[in-house]
Amino acid sequence: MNFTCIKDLSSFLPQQFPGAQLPAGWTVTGEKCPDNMSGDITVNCFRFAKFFRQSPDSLAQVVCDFFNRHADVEQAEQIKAFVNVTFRPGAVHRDTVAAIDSILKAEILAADKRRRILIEYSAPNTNKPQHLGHVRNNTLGMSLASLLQRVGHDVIPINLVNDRGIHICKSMIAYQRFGNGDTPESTGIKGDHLVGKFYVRFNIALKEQIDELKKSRPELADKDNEDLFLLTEIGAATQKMLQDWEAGVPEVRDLWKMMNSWVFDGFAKTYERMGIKFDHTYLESETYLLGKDNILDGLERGVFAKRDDGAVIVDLGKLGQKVVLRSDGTSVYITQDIGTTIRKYNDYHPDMQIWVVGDEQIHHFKMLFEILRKMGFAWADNLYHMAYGMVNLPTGKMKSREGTVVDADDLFEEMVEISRAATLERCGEDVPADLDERAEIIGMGALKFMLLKFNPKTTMMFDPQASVKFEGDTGPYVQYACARINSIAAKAAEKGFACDGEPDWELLTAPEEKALSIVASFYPQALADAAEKMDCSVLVGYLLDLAKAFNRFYRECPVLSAEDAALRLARMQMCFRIRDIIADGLKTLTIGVPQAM
RNA sequence: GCCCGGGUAGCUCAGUGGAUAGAGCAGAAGUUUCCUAAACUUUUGGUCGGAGGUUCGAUUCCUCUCUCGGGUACCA
Repeated sequence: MNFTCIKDLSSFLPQQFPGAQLPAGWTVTGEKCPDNMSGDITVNCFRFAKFFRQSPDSLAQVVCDFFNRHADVEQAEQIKAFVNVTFRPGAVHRDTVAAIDSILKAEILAADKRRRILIEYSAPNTNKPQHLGHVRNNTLGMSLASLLQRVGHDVIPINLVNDRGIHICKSMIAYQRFGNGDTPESTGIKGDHLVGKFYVRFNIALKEQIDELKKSRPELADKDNEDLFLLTEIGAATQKMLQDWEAGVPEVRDLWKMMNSWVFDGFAKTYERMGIKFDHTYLESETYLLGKDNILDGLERGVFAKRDDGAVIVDLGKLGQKVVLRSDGTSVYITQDIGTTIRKYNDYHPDMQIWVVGDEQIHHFKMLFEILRKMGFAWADNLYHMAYGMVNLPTGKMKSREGTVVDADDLFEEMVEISRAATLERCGEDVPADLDERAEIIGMGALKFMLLKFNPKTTMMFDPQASVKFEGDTGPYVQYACARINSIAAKAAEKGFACDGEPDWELLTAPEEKALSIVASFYPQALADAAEKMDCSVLVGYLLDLAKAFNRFYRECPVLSAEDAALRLARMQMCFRIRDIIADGLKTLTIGVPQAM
């Protein structure tokens, strides 16, 4: 928001009330005027009346009088503590679309607010392909990284792949027994999906053995299946394989390398399709031993204590007591998290570390951060868990074992296929040469947009039926605004209309034109709010508002058939600048814009 | 049990100590000889889970309560 008269008000008020106690850097902020009120923006005097030791209503009177004397203001109206301001259209355009750099190139964060931020997201396991839950994580992670970068931070996105452990051995055991030497090449199945098939196969075999076990030993009938894992032949074999892996037995390591390479090839395709690039990928097989030394060091320094049974523990007060090293001296999960966090700090020296991880691990991260604080790391105060909610289906939760997960690659394909069909339906005989590319941008954009529309922390419902409709509050709705503008530009070129040059903005007097510029003025604020809250849904909501304002403008204000050349040029320039904002916003969300739709 | 989140229109979700609580979808009625109808316009629909309290003012803050999720491992 860069309105001259708001700036003027911000300097006028302190002069008017010299005793004011203002927060550092204070300025008046105009708010969106409610639809049921007449006005372009609203100044809410409740927000700052106390700084000037005035009653909200009487301050509003002063503000209203100020506006009514200002050359940019057509009319200002006071209602209780609110002042609704109606601008002269020319003044609105002058301070917004005419000064587009002040919107697009605005310095969102002052230099001293910029940080070096390490952000870890995705963190998949290599025993199965990624599903919708991972897609939400990936989308939130890449978009947050992009948003933080956009507002001025130095962002380093990294991945940490869970490439070892008992779950990987499950797929490996099943492959040994049921694999028939299949490979991605021999079967034509994407590597991560092939390995995932054996993970499923393992669980079937395990279930069979547990059922037999319970039949032959009735005293075990009441036990949880998970407690019987090591009593089964296949479970014991899996455990043995994990030990062999740790001991470096060549055959096990070779099988592990081969199957993991299949999975990595598969993940690479999934990431490529989403447009994900990491600065670095940590592998758990290379970091899982980290942390032990740090714990032993902490034990010597008295940060941790040894319990009677030999386990190393830490008392975290309200968070409870936490074992950080088992009584047999081996690591628990948090041990390697401690080690890895220290490693990441030493590798990058970030001002802040962010983890994009589901909200079921909130407690885990609270403990991790508290332990690192207790260990004396000054940077431990700058660790942030971006916890997001689970994705549910209309039929309930997604469960790998029950086969109710929505597969990531299938979902991509479905979204893109629908986009392709819809595009073909619209283009008639004239099939575009870039059909595939368009379908990809629209389909993937629709998916990402839908996932980003929700506040990250909300447990969201994914409705497959609704997700394949591209009407209303969707990514394609926003992309469509750009496509319409592209179309106008193309037609203008065909007709030989001049598109360049600074127009006379005073000509844009329609309410829809002014409303569009007003919405445009809020873009820097939307970016700042989204980054501050680490919530891309703020930006999504803003882009929907902007696209909506554009569509109203489009309906009421013809560009190519405007009354005269001067008005046509002004409207054309208006379109281009709005397109620049939308494209910048979508790009910040890692969503592309198709040339046409 | 204890700890954290949710409960807002038929559905999915925004929202905020302040003006008559919003959007999309779904339902109803319209708009295309006119730059793409993936659009636009109008309209139906709400005791903001319930009860108290603080306040000039509470859906928003506090307490209690009902209800749904998640967590509470020498699992990851």
